[in-house]
Amino acid sequence: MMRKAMNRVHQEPETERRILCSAEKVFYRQGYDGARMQEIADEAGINKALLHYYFRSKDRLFDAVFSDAVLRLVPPVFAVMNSDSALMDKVRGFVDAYFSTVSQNPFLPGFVVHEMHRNPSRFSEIIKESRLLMLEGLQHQLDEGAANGELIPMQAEQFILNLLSLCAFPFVAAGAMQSVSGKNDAEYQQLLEERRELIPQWMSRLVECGA
Amino acid sequence: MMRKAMNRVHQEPETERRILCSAEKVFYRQGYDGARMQEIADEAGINKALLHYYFRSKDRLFDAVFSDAVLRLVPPVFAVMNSDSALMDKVRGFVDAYFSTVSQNPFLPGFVVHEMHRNPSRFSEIIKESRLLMLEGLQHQLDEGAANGELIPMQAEQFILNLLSLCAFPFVAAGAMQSVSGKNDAEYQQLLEERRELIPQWMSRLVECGA
DNA sequence: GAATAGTTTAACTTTATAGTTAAATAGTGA
DNA sequence: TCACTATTTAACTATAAAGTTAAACTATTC
Repeated sequence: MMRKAMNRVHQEPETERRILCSAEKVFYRQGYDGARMQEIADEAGINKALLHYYFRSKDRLFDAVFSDAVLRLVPPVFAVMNSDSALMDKVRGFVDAYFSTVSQNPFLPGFVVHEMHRNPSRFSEIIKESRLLMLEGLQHQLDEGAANGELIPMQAEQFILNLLSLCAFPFVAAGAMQSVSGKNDAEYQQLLEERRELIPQWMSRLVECGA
Repeated sequence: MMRKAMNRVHQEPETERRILCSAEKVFYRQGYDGARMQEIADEAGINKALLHYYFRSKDRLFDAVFSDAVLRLVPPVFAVMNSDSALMDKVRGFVDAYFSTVSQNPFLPGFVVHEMHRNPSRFSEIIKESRLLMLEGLQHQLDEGAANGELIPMQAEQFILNLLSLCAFPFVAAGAMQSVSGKNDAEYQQLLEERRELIPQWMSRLVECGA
């Protein structure tokens, strides 16, 4: 019992964390199907036996990584969207939160998108409650703004879709987009960084009447 | 020699096309790593032996499917963008061309994005010439509009990135976005269809000063 | 009716990968 | 010192998938 508590033995105290980081790297880049347990072990500087000693199977290891990914991506974003800020403050908060997370983990959005495609049911439960709250609040703000003549009428779903598209797609499709834009890695990253400031401006032009 | 010419024998005259369609279905949904040759054979109603008789290996079959995918997606889009239309006519043309192709093949964008992520060099050659042409022309129109005071200043790369994001992301991330939006398949498709009209309006709000 | 291209069948080889096992080693705390 | 946990090693099994092969069958064409 008590597989591994604070009384740590031998060297390598946080091997589990090392494994998770390595698994993350490999799964993020190659996806579940493309990832190899051996590669994860190599990346962590350990052997397969120890990998299975900590995580019984590829599936369990993947689940751990995927949950981490979703929890890293979703809550900060929902926290902002479910706050009672003004619409454009929410947008700025969202973009900031999103870029802070994703700039550190540029493959995270593509990973989540691809794995959700393989198994769409994956995180619907995780976000079910937050979702309704967010959409209702958002729709209310949009309707109110439209009634005032300050905003053009828009469905909350389309608003969110636009915001997420502008933020996430350039990361998700970085491979393809670098080809299209003809930029090298550094130049493309620069392009992305500029969007952190630009997207909020664009979103306000999208919906505000007098902007 | 002359592996298979117009003098066709037996039934099944366009078996090769049937195989390509089946391979497309499977590769689009599951990606290279997730696809199984047996599944492709089953989908085509044939056996593995015949699959290898037509396409020597999984790689060759995949290459055929990927090339088809890129050629289906890219040229109509570049044709519009390289025309000498006004900026907003280009946008409308692009969105029309894109949605016409992609509504028939909703998994196409995700497939291309994911496979470009695995091997980014893949189609850079295919589009190299068209790309420069497109970006130059676009930047010229944007600069001209900005000089007139009709448009806000914007880099052509950001403009393209925005247009592609708004068009492609809702398809690429359909699995995740249905969770976020809480829509079922039909409702989500409806949401997508509405964007065909909305995106050109949004793009003009994005860049036009008096809009 | 013989030659040929397309197709099937089913068994086969090869390879890659997940996962297992057992034995040895080494530090830790009781 | 003993029991315990973490770790390594290396060989192992099991399985799934890619790819091969040979033999037979089937229309079609010449």
